[in-house]
Amino acid sequence: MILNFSISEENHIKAIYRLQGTDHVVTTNELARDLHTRPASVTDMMKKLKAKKLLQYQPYQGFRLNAEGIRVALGIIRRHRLWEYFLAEKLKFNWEEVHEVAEHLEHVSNRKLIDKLDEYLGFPRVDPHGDPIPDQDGRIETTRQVCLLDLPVNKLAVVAHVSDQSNGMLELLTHKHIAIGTKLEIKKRFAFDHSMELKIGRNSAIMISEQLGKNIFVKYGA
Amino acid sequence: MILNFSISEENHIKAIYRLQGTDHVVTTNELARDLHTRPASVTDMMKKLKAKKLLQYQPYQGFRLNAEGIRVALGIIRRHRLWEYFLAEKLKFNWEEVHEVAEHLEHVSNRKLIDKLDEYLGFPRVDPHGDPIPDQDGRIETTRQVCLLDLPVNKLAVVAHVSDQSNGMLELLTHKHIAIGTKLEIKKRFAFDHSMELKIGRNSAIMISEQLGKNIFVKYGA
DNA sequence: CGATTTTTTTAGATTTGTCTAAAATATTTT
DNA sequence: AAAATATTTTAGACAAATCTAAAAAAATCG
Repeated sequence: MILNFSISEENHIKAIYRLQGTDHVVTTNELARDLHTRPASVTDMMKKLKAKKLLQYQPYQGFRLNAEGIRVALGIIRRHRLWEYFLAEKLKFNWEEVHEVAEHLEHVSNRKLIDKLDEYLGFPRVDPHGDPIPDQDGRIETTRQVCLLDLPVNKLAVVAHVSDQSNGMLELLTHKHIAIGTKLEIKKRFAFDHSMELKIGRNSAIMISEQLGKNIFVKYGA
Repeated sequence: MILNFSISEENHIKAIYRLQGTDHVVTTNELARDLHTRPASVTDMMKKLKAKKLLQYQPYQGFRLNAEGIRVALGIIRRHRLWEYFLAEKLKFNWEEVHEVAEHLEHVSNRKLIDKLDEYLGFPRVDPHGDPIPDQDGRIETTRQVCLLDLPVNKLAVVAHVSDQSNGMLELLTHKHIAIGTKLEIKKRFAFDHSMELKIGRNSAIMISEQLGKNIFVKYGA
């Protein structure tokens, strides 16, 4: 059975999913802080979501989504990330702008729309932030975030974080066309100086030093 | 100044725009029927929209959008029709399915999103139903609906209605790849039997008889 | 024209989602 | 373990958007 949830309910479900991770029990204050709302409002919503059988919740004991709640959360995340991909890839939004717009588009929950969008985009596996996109059945790849130095060869990954934000670093990254969201693959490692040859996007092969690689963190499917 | 309106407010504004046309004063019952709501609810909303200076309204006297209300309405219609175009053209939705999905997408009112979508789609002038799409500044072409026999030569038009729904007619239309939403242009008229040569979409030239043309109605920019 | 019917508005209730303030419970500290 | 502190829940209020039922106004009809 397919139920519809309000925008507010969906935002709560999504936030709990993110906060609970694999084993964390989410608390009222945590969720209130995350959603810029008040603890009393969270309690109200938790009662409602419990009544809708989406989560486990006993007063004062925190809460976790159950299997059904997770299924719903993955549906929302699927919509969000597909729209992010669309905005970045097709409409040429910047990486930093897509999230906010997708926050609104994700609540249009028409199954056929999303499946056709997925097909149109070529069934992308990750969004522009490098986070995996759940498939039609809610299956999602687990991703790992690692230092570029630890990325296996020939594994497609997405730049997710840069630890050194100095001018020199940014200049080098710009020159090499590496930014947050850039897709890359290590083609070869050289033992002598630990430098690496990368393939960036669909195009060029470039070399980067151990020093640079040390400061780049990427996400990839596990 | 750019204000945001609730989904319900937007639906009311859009419906009034459609119902008022060029000179009609919209009544409470009319709007209630159109929106599947109750007259009392309409009265409440009209008070609110009047307070927001979007329409003229005196109790018992009906209402019409003022210039600002029309501006807002055209913004909503722009979003709606661009999404319809996207759904039909890019996601390959059927002509009849796009309206319902666009009803939801139209309420995501991010200016940059809509302008970039417009650009991505190539600044289409009409939606899949043949209705004109307002531009960034709210300018909208007036469209005329005429019998195909009365369409000027070399004027791009969209099939909007077919008066004869018999099997024979539909078979012929299918064979000639003409359906609601098909874009066409008359390239040549033959005085002898009043038959016409059409260009369909980007492709082929086809011939149609006076008898067939008589039953096809199209929309085009005036 | 006055009575009847229709339309519109008002009054008051309901639901959803939020809030503040106070009470209840849990946790931490001494 | 008792006191102090922090967290969470309850109680009650409020705004938005809707509804029903009744009152008010306008339109129609005999």
